[in-house]
Amino acid sequence: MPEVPPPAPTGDALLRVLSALGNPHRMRIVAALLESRNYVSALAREIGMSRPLLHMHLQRLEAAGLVVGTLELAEDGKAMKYFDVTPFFYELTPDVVARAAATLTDAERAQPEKTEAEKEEAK
Amino acid sequence: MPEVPPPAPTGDALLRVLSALGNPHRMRIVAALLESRNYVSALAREIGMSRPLLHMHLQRLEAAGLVVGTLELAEDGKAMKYFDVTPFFYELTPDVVARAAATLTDAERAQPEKTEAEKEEAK
DNA sequence: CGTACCTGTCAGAAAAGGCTGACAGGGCTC
DNA sequence: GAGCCCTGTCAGCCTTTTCTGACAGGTACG
Repeated sequence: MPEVPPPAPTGDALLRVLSALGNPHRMRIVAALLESRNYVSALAREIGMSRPLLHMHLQRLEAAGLVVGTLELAEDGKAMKYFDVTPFFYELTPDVVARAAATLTDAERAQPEKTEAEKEEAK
Repeated sequence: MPEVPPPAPTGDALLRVLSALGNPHRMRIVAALLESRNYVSALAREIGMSRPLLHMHLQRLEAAGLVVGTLELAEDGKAMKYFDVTPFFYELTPDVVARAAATLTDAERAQPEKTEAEKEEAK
């Protein structure tokens, strides 16, 4: 069997990824999380961003499947949400874009496509 | 010598590419142009979009270096701007994103970085 | 000269994204 | 209980992006 079948993301999925990554703050967040996983409050302090704002950005990244957050209990009982970068891989070429564009849901809102997180949860 | 050295786009360049492609209309425009090069007015009719709007989207795509427009004179003397998709190729992985994030210009506007088109023009 | 097609640009409306401050809940330690 | 740290959410503001309608210029044809 082939090791790596050519990835062909759906239009909506690719759109989520590109618009999520097409933002300087979110690029930096991915960079910071790649260096070391972290929880929301600490990360907010590290990169000098308000916590609600960071929360929003993380939501967007998670909806695109680029990071995953897991709620972990520390020894002292505090509930902390740690985020990790997923080992994502997308090839960006005219062909991939065209292929994806062909499968674009007309209006994102028309078919509230499940996010990666929701797909997991539904198992 | 290696055939393909690992591409490492600057933060600003990658940001332009991702935010340009992170839009359903622009994905469709790339798809349409890949199938057949076209000029602005005809393309606008083809994909059912107002001409000024399409003009704006094409500008964004060209600034990201994903398409190129060339002004060509038809036999009847009409000046028509034909657009072609460039054979772009970007790998999207956590590492590439992190590498790019490290070279992000703090504020895009602070250093009015030259667009791909302007670099060409400056030769 | 009027019409038809091409190009570009501009002001202003509409929609989407980004951002803040405040609130609410939880568990721990002193 | 008060204080501290963690989590999340909300209304509202501000900025950016998206989009329209109207205007400008150009060449060619009848």
